Parts: sequence; C-alpha cells; structure tokens
Amino acid sequence: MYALVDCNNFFVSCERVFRPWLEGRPVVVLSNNDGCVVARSNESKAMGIRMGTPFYQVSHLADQGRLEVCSSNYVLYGDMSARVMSILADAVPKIEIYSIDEAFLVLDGIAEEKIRDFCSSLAARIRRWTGIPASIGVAPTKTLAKIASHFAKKFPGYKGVCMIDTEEKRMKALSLTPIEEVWGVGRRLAPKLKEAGVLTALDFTERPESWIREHYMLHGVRTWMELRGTVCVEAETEAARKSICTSRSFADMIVDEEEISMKVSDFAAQCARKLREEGTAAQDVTTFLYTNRFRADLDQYFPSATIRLQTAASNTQEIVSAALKALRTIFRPGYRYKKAGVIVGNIVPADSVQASLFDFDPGLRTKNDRLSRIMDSVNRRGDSSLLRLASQKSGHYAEDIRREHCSRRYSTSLDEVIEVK
DNA sequence: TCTGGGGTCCTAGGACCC
DNA sequence: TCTGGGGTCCTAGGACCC
Repeated sequence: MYALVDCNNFFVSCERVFRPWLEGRPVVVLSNNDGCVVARSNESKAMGIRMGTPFYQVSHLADQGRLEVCSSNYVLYGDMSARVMSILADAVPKIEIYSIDEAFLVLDGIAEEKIRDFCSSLAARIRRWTGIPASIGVAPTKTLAKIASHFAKKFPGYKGVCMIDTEEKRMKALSLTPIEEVWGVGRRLAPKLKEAGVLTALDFTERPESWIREHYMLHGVRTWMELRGTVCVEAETEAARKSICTSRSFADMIVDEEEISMKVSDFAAQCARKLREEGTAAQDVTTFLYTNRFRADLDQYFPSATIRLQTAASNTQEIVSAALKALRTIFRPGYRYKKAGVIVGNIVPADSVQASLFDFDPGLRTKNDRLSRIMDSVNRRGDSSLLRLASQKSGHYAEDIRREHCSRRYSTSLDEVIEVK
C-alpha cells in the first residue's frame, strides 16, 4: 500500500505556526511581487477565493479587514517542509518527497489492519512536532492514494486518514471524484473527456483500454490502470534533478540591457550555487526573457538561447559568463521586459564530469571552482551574497520584489519566536 | 495600475546513420 | 516515366504536476 501525506493549506499553516492569531481567520499567501494567491486557508476558500487569483482582485477584502494577507516566505516554508519530511523519513523505510508539502510513503512491512492507526499517529506526530496539520490517503496505487487524501482532507469524519482498501470503497470513491480532479488529468484533457461523456473517475475506468490508448496515449493508459488498482507509477526516491531554474518577474518592466544583465547574472549565480549544493554540474545554460504578456497594448517577445559549455561546470564565473553570452544574443532594445530567468540543464554529478578534448585551460576551471567554494563558505556565514561577481551588482536578486505583507524570518534568524497579538 | 516560480515526461518530426 | 528500407538520436513543444 501507498500513503500520500499532504500538508493542509501548507503555506498558510506555516504562517499560522508562528502567528497563532491567524488560526480560524481567512488567510491567503501571495506569490512573489504579491502577485497571485498561491495558498488559501479553509476560510478563504469558503469565501470563494480561487487559487491563482491576482491579488488586486481581492485586495479590497484585505482593506476591509475581512482577509489576512501574507507575502510568501519560501525560506520559512522550505524549513518547515524539511522538518515534516524528516519525521516521515524516520517513520518508514521508503519515502518519495513529491513536492514541498507532499510525500508518498511505501507501507511495506506494516500489517494492513494496523495501517490506519499507524497513519493516525503519524499525522498526530507531525502536528505535535511541527504545528502543521496533514491529511493522509492510503491505497494500493499512488493515483488512488491521491484520491484518498482528497477525501481525508475534505471530510472531517475521516479524522485526517482515508483508506481505499476494498473494491467497494474504490468504486465509491471513483464515482464521487470528478474527472478533472484525477492526478494526471489536467485543464486540457478534462474538457475533452467530459465532452466524450466521461464525468467521473469511475466513467474513465469503465472505458475500454483501447479507447484510452487511442485518445490519450501512454499517459492516459497509466492513469487508467492506476485507478483500476494496478501499480504503474512506482515510488521514486532521490531522483537527481535534470534541470535547475532561477527566474523572477520584475516589479516594474525593464528596458535597459545593463539592468537586465545584472538580474541575469544574479539568476545564473543562484543556479551555480544550487548546482554546487547538490554536488552536480551542468553543461547547458539557457537565458530567457519575457515581455509582459498581460499588456496587449505592448509588443511581445519571448526569446531564449542556450549555450553549451565545452565541459559541464558549476562555478559561478563560467555559468554567469555563459548566461550573459546567451542574453547578448537575444536582447533586443525597444521591448519592455517583465521577467527573465536562467535554466541550467544536462546536469551530471560533479565528480564524473566528462573532460573535453578542446578544453584548452582546465587549470582555469580548477581555480574558478576553488574560488566558488570559498565564496560559498563565506556566504554561508551570513549575508548570502556578501561575496559575488561584479556583474551581479547588488547580489540581491530579489531586492526589488514587492513583498508588503512578509512574516519575520522565524526559522532563519537566531531566535524562533511565536508572535502573540 | 496590479497577473508566480519551478519542475517532469512524452511525442512528433527532423537529422543523421548504414 | 521510373527514385528503398530500416534504424537511432536529439530537440522543441505540449501537457502535466505542485
């Protein structure tokens, strides 16, 4: 059996741990630049606020005191996530961290009649040790466990744990699950399925496999089998990342190449730092630019360019230099840019980088690598960009991000403080 | 006025091989 | 007039996830 552990309203719950007066109140957490609603409490969901709503459309509620607003604090959420995941990792031998607030557990070795108690006490432990409420869905496949977790979250009667462990429960759960809520059925596929008369997960499983294969190919067949109880998607532990992206929207649109260069330098430096953190190196460096897609009155331009390095690298100098080189090939004056980013791809373990026949100065890379390591060791001690390249200028790639409702650095400043109002 | 960030996988089609 | 058959690899773009 698989268990899906899903933290409830995760970002909101993180904020509530340190600001208990938010408990019971309608709360939303906003994306960078205070742009969109990316997390909601049950109370704000009940007010009809949708995921992804632009904040300006609901800001009047905040002004009227009917809605609590938090700017996102990803460092805090990352720390809270790590605490939850370590509790899970201690509880079972095999866990797949699926996202910042979700993990699959492989429940091998736990007698089936004990699973419910096991999950209940696990949820209670997470709550007691971190303050975060979680729901757990249990089923023979990951796709069914997802559905079970929805029920666990939605209906208080389950007390946070829902099991799909009999054929009868499976049929009932599928018949109550609208097709668009199924894991793997997205916004594009759902309308097509409905048009074809597939309204629930149960309808989907009752179509013949050949029909699924014809219309939705391999991915559809996998979902179909998983919903019928046959495992197709195994738990994957510790899969190395294949690409790393650092990108931001700007609070104001930028027209100046020099200014964009500094941003791109910063994004590239962050990518390089993440590579070193993971002990990996990348061979491809992509820089991309976006104009403001919401401004129909302005010219649009969404270019990207990739530089392939002779040899995979993780030092800041080489990654930044490649990102800037790519930028120079795509930058066009006259556009107003709203967003930029850097993606490093073709990632390999740093200790098994393939040397290049045409790498004319491997000694330079050794020097650059050492310099980056020294930067890391200094920057770890305090300001994360105390040492940086001149091209980055400020070194605070997030400095002009709008963040008017941010909570304190509860998990990264010296003291953890619970605020009382 | 104001609209996020970071990933994965699959497929079709082109380029190339003999 | 008539122009093969069988592969592999890579990439871009689309769909999905949180």
